[in-house]
Amino acid sequence: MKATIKDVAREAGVSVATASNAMNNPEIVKPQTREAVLEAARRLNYVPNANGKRLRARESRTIGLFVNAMTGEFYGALADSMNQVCRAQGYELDICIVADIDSIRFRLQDHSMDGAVIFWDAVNEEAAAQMAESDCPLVFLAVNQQGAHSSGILFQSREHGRMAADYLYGLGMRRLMHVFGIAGNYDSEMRRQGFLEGLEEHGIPREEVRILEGRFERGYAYREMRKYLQEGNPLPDAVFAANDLSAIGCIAALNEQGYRVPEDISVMGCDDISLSEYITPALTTIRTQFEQTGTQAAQEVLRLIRGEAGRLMQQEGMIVVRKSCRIRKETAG
Amino acid sequence: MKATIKDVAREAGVSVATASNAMNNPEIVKPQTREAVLEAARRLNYVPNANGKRLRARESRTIGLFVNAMTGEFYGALADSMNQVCRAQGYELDICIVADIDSIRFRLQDHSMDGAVIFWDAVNEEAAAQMAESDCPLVFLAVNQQGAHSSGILFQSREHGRMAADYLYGLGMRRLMHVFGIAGNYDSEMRRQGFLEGLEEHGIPREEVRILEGRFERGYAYREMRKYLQEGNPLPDAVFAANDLSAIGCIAALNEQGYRVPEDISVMGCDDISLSEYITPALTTIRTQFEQTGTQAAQEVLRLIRGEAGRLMQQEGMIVVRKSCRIRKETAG
DNA sequence: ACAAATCATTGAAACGTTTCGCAAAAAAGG
DNA sequence: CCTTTTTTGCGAAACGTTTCAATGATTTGT
Repeated sequence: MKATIKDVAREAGVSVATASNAMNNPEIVKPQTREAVLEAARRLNYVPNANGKRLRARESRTIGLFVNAMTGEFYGALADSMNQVCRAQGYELDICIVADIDSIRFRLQDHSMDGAVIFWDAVNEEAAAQMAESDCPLVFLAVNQQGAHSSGILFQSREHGRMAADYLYGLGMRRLMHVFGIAGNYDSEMRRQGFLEGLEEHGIPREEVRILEGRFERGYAYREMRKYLQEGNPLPDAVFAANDLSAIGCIAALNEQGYRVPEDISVMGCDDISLSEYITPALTTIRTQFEQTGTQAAQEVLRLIRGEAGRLMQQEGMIVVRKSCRIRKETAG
Repeated sequence: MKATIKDVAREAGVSVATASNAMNNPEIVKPQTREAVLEAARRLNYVPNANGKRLRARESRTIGLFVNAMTGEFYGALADSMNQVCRAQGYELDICIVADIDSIRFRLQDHSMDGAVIFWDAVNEEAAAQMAESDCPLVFLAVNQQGAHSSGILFQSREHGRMAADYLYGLGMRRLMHVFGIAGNYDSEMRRQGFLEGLEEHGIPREEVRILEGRFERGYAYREMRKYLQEGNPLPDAVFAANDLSAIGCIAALNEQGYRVPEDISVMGCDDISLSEYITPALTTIRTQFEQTGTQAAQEVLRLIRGEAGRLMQQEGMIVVRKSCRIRKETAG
């Protein structure tokens, strides 16, 4: 039915070995025969069987990306940017949406990929270290891991928290609130910690910073903020939310209770999802540069495949100033 | 280094054939020996080589998804929902972001997938028909194609346009505007056509419907609408935009020129991206039900793999009523 | 013109599986 | 206790490649 390399060889009147060489090691076969082989392949519509090829060659020229899901802006950007790098280097990108950690372990060992990038919620330092023992080159996103064949790329979440603290303090904010993400989540914890540390350096003790739960969700943050306001608690000068979605939830609650952003209170997010640009007021936030992360991760895994040693890397962020934060005259220096 | 089935067989004191059977055809091997094999496999951390397996078994239990890119809400939802169905049926989902149509053709023939869903801009009916000649089961999204091993799933874009026309007419709108998408794009053309047809059935001739270019982009629609208003053209009763993004652009331009939505003018979108719920006013739009499409597509490709015949399917839409359209008293029946 | 060196091609083995047909062993029937 | 049937396990072939070592053909050097 479907043409194999044998058929091509027969059609071109050469041995299988020569046919293979004509296609994969063009330089060692006489131009004339090579052309004959290629022509035969074309005529027969030959497409090499990927499984035979990978089995024998002991490499798949595929790199994997393991994620929990693809819904959400980050994932698409990550995948697209990784794909671009991989393609340019002659690799396929194989995106695996995976529900349990064991299937990651399994797939890493079944020889279907030469290396992988792992961005998976429940992969912590311990799990990562264990996975890294396989000889498959691995890049972990948001995990502190570094080994012979494994690298980690950390989002500077603590640093992001600090940036927010500095920025808001610089605008004259003194009574701060933080909308927390998810307990145990690395980025969550780091953002909070960095924010509190940054404020402490400006002389604001962490006990004075009000913490609300947000769970990274718009709705949850909205409800928590509404409850907070309805209970008659004091309005802070500014809010730093653990992500844009919860910042947007806060703004909705604030507006609903008659407060204006940024006139009465400033709100700052984190992530810079595309939505943030379009809401009113446009959200001031910290951009985590998704595409750049993908590019970096792909390049890193290719580097590991080349045999270079693993390392720990950082992914920088930057403040994107829009309309949701405004200087506070009374206190600003 | 890495354990193969031979090692497992030796460790368990059985032949390779038995080892294989113990794992894949448990019923034909004595419980006692089966347990021994499984135990040996566990001890050696055995993971079957996917390439050997697929080569011999002549199936990969993998289904492919070919797309132009993963950025954009639709793709994530599509991938996640497909993944869920595939997983439940014991298949892997292999997402391929692909830059040229020939690599689709290639991948379809290299035996790395048992079937595929194709949602790729430049795959038109002609290209689809050609691809369908391969014996790989194929489901095309937004392409009119049906064959022995191939199905098409059409978005009811014309129907969506009609729904918008009916809805807006029912609210009392008589002077309508349509913000067009991209010329040549199937959904674009169909939405416009359906919208105009629908209005005609209500006695509004298509010449009276003002058409603006929107290119599916927020910024482009914004500029076109601004220009339109600044030139002193009459304000329509309602706008139906080809997608939510351009609807949002229109609203921004309208607000900027001092018009209120929906008090002065109604605006309706199409797609129901998540953003639409959060802007003010929350956008009335037509939901195209991304997840459902993915589920349907995955089920269909599995159906084709089972050997059933291809067919043509429709993907329904529904109006999501929010705040951006309001009844118009003067004319409403 | 002959040996040496280079070039082009090839047969066969190997990659890790599954599966077919057969043999051995066990169970059942008389 | 012998035959028949059923159960269990095995050897070997096959899937489609790549690649190694070897062979034969051609060119080079003297």
